[in-house]
Amino acid sequence: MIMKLDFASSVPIYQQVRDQIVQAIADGGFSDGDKLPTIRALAQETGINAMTVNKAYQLLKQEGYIITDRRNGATVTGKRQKQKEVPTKVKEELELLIAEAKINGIEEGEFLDLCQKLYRREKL
Amino acid sequence: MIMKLDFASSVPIYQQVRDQIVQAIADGGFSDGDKLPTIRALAQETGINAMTVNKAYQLLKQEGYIITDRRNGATVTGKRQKQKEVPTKVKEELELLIAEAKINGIEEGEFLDLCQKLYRREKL
DNA sequence: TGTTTGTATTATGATATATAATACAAACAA
DNA sequence: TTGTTTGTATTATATATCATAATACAAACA
Repeated sequence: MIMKLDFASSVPIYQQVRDQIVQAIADGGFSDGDKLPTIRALAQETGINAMTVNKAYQLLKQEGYIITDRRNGATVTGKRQKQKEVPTKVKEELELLIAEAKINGIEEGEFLDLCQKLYRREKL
Repeated sequence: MIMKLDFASSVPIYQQVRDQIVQAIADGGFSDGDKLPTIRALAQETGINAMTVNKAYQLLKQEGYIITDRRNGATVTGKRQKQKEVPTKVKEELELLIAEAKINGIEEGEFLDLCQKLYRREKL
C-alpha cells in the first residue's frame, strides 16, 4: 500500500495514516470486505512504529470505517448507509475552509468548480 | 467579541481562537483596518491565558491576516489580492473532507449544494 | 509620570506523540 | 500437539505540544 508520510508535518503520523486510508476507501482503492495490511506489515513497510499504525487503526475502527478481528486482521466496512444529516464535523470544517477561501479572494464559482472537480477526481 | 471555546475538544484553544477570528473576517465581522480586541482583553473576556491568545495572534500575523503594532494593537488587513493558485492546504483539506462525505453517502449534488449554501451563508 | 500595547522570558504541569520491547489470547496450519 | 500470525495490552522512555502563571521590557501616548 502506497503511503506518503510527511514527518516534518505538524499533523501526527497516525492521523496521516488514517487520512490516507479514508481517502483510499473513498477512491475505491479499498472496497467492502477488503483487508487492510496487517499492522506489523504496514509498520515495516512505512518504517514507523507498529503502535503508531495501531493507533490509526483504532481510530478507523472507532469511526466505523473498518472492523478488526484478532485473527482475521482489519477489514474495510465500505460505504455506509446515507446519513440523514451531513456530519457536523464535515460542516464545521467546510465552513472554515470556505472562510479561508473567501479571504484569499476565491469567488463562489471558482470554489464550487474546485469542489466539483475534486469530487469527480478530475484534473485541476 | 463572541468566542465559543470548546475545552473538551482536541483542537487546541489557540487554534479555535484563530479559526473564529478568520471566520469573523470572512463574514465581514471585521473589515480592513478594524482592530481586534487587545490580547489581555480577549484573555480576560474568554477566561483563557493571555499567552494562549498571543499564540493565536502570532499565528494570524504569520498567516498575514493581521498586523500588530506594539502601541496600536492588532489590526485586520482584510481580504487579500486574489492568488493565482488555490492554496495547497485548502485543496488537500478539501480532498479529505470530500472523501469522508463520499463514504457517508453524500452525493455530488448534495455536497455542492451544501458548499454553495455555506458560501452564501444561507440557512441549511 | 503613568498606563497600555505587543512581546519576551522563565517556570511548571499536563497531555500528546512516537518509539521500543514484550507479552497475551484467539485462530488457524502444519 | 506445536508453531505462527493476528490484533491488542502493557510498560517504559523521550520528546514535543499545550496551557497556565508571574514577571518584565520597550514603545507610544495622555
